[in-house]
Amino acid sequence: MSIRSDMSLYVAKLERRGPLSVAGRKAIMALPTRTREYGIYQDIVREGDRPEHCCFVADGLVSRYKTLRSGARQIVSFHIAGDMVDLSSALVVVADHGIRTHAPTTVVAISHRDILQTSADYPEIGRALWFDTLIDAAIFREWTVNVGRRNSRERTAHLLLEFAYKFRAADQLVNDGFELPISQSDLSDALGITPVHLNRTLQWLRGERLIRTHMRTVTIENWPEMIRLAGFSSAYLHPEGPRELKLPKS
Amino acid sequence: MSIRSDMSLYVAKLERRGPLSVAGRKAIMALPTRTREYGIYQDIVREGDRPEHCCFVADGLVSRYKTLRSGARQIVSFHIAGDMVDLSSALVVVADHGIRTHAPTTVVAISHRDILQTSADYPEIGRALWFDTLIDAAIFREWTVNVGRRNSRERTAHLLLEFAYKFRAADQLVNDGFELPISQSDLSDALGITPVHLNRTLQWLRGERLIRTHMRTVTIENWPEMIRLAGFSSAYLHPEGPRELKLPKS
DNA sequence: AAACTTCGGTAACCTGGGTTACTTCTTAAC
DNA sequence: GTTAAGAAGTAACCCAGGTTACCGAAGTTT
Repeated sequence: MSIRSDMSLYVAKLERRGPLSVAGRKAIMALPTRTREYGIYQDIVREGDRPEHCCFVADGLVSRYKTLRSGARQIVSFHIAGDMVDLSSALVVVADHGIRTHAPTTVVAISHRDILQTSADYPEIGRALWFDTLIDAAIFREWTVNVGRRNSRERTAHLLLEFAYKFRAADQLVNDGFELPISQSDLSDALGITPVHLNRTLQWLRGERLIRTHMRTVTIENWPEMIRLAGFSSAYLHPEGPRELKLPKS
Repeated sequence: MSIRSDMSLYVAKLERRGPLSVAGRKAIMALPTRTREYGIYQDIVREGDRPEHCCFVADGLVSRYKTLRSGARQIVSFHIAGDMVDLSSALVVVADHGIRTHAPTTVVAISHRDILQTSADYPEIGRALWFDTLIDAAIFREWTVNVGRRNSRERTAHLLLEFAYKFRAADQLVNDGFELPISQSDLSDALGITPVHLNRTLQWLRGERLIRTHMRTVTIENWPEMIRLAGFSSAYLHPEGPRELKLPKS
């Protein structure tokens, strides 16, 4: 575990969404951070924990999940490099879900105290973090629709497109393909279906020439048809960024 | 449409969660508001709208929903009297979901400008609103689990318990019963099942003496067994309120 | 290099919930 | 009190997806 500031990736993300004041940018860069490395399938937060830090994913892939009495698991979100995770814990004391890695992952931890203090001192940063929370919520809503009202083909296509759009926004899409280091079993936990049926569904998507998979790279072969099948609209990812952040001076 | 301030219900809710400064309370009460009355099944916000106001439900019941290409609808949340709805639109310009009433409803509209300005001027209010957003997100996560991993009986029991706990927190539970003015067809849109199957499921819950229904009043007859069946834990509703809001002066 | 483990893939069978097409009950409208 | 309209309730049939139990490939542990 090293101590250094590595928030430039986050500042870059914020600036893609809108202008940031010089003081605001400095304040983010000045946040004390601790960088941690995790292996695959390691818990960053466990249900019931009282975390003292938010975490920023600098590299790798993590999911948030809930476990049922029966042992069944539902993954409720995935986060790729550049995502701020667990802002929830800044104000909510007890974690109602776990967070774990699906690949070797680098996490930058920022203490809640500093997050809250900086948000209070720089309203534009408070709003930026609030916006992140709102996007999270919008994605949760879309996932509820996904598992509630779409069949397994539509549902799987929708999740793969969500990944494709997120990777594209992060400039990580090469030739319509992206690295997805997630086992079918884990993907099925996100889709609310069984691994067996996800396998059938992927076979079908491949057979229809909608996607290709090689090792753990997924390639979208037929965008229009995938989008049509999934009923996908990127609107819920709100790539346009927040409402103008500047307010008239009070 | 009348013009008056009616935020005392919201202030009361915030104060149930933790202390508010005198200035903060005054600032909320001073927010300019417009009160509107809606009938049943009226849209407050439509998908694609660019609302200029957040709305606070002073009385009645509303849902947020998304509609698929096929016409299928998924309700993603319900909000009862005392809930602040559509904080999302304070920063997210284009609504990615609709909001409509399920009963005659009184809504207090507050402009985004005022919400953002007051949040910037009073960090404690900014944090309170952010906390509301985080609770929303926690409920969305639980709903994803509900439709993703629970069968129709567990799922229905879970939603009814969520209502019971929300009504209890609002002191609206009488003899374990609460008014739920939602048709089976609408409930099924929230549960991701068909109205026919919801009807079967409700029959079963009644037959097992877990619930009673009369007119549109639902009564929980057997709390322990309902909680066991649903695998319900109220933790995700975070009744304990946010982390201590006061920060050391910077 | 044998033993294990994890993962993708398959086949046979089964069931929870969907579908369609009714009936009955309430309430409201006139 | 007749008609209409929405809501709850029902029955018969059907299928998407679950279940169980297996195989083979690739990696890794000793």
